[in-house]
Amino acid sequence: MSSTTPTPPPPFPEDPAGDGSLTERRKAQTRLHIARTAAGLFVRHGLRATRAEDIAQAAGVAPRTFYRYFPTKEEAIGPLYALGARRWVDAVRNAPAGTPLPSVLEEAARHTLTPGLGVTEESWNWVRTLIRLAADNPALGRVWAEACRASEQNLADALAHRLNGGRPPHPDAGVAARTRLCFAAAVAGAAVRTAMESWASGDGPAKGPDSPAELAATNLAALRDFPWDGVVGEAGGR
Amino acid sequence: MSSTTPTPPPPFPEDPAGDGSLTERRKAQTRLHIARTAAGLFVRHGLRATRAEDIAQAAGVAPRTFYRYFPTKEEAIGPLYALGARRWVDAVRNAPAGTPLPSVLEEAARHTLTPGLGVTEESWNWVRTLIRLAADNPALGRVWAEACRASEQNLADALAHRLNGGRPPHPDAGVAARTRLCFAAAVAGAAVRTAMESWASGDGPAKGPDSPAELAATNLAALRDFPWDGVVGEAGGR
DNA sequence: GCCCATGTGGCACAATCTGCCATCTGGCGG
DNA sequence: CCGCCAGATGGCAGATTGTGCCACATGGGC
Repeated sequence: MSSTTPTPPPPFPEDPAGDGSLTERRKAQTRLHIARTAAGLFVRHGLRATRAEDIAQAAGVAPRTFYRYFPTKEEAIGPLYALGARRWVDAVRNAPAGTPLPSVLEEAARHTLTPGLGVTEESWNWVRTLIRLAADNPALGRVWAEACRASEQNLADALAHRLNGGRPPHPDAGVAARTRLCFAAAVAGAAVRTAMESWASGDGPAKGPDSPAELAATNLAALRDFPWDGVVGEAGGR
Repeated sequence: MSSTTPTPPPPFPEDPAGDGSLTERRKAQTRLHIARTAAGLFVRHGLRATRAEDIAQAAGVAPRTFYRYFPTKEEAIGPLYALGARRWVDAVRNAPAGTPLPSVLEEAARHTLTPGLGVTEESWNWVRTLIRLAADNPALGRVWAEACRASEQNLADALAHRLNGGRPPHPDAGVAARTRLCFAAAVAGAAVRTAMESWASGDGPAKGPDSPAELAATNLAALRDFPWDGVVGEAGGR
């Protein structure tokens, strides 16, 4: 558990001290520790030049253990991609009931994407670096895509939770209703995702009119007439 | 070039006889041939039990050649995922100018997703099988996600082409405008993607009210108030 | 304190990729 | 038609990746 390489500050210094037993938390910590280590190595030496064994050694675990946490070395940075998405979805899920959904989505996005609120301003440099890494490297791009996809699923659950009134999505609510729900989640997720990607591909600051938060808000504003409630209205199938 | 395994009809019998030189077309054919072979093996024996060498042998090429076409064995079915998406985007791009965008998107979706129009009805069984494969297997899921992502990019180009009047997207049109364009493409892409995924996850037929075409149309209908033109209206940046 | 469930390390080995060079083929100018 | 070249393919060696298996350590419950 020794970070022997202080040169680049580990991305996402926040420790989302997980829930669950002591052992569970240790595992989550190790997982995140490996992820940060891998990210640092990928950024400094490139993906190609970084072997799985290097990551394991730098993180202070055995190669065999590394492969117990991640199926491939590329996957190692997955948890970092998932962190931000998780924060946003949690903000959506925990927003006060009764608030109209568009407001919930926008406020959650602002809360999650504004530097200083939970994520250090400096960390945003790391966020940009990591997203660019995904944009430049096909293998890492797939990891990013997968993370976005997973968070869409989480968001779908959260939306169902809100719109349905606390119940997880009906197991058999009809194909049409499920489609509608997934589509709503995909649309909302795309608003934030494209905002992040666009911001990361440029050189603009994390604050100001071209910040991720503003871009996401603009995207969400374009959805002001989206029939979110249709998800529930159609529930029950055709 | 011998299909020695007639048991499962190769998915996507359509040959999108590519453009380009003779050599280019041969390569594209080989690529698709390997992809179909790989899909057949994955379906019959599972991903795990299928080695890259097996795919190469079944496709009639050397293992070394296989790896010249695909970086990993999972990627081998990527072209099949890309085929359908390409058809849809092409339909959008080639729709008659002047037609309102929502109509273009819906008609393109219906044209692409309705069995019998270009894709054999039986082929839809393969489509479902392949998408389920992606849903069940993380590694293949990433390939699917990547394919969707790539087609979003193509769709963004097509949209820019339509909305902008034949010009590829401005290289420096401002972050906000680029975000808006990518977001529009992501939203439209999500409509079709979630329709496909929902249909594939169920047991319903490829025709009827729960068909991919109808589901996609319903999704697109939910976007009837989406400000597609904002993409152009905002062009020029902040 | 004992014990079991579980995380971890180490080893061996199958499988995945990649660099390099030889060979073959299709397209082109002479 | 012939020779030539660019590029595709095949074969081989070897680094790297990924996994099964077993032994050890830890830590939570009795």
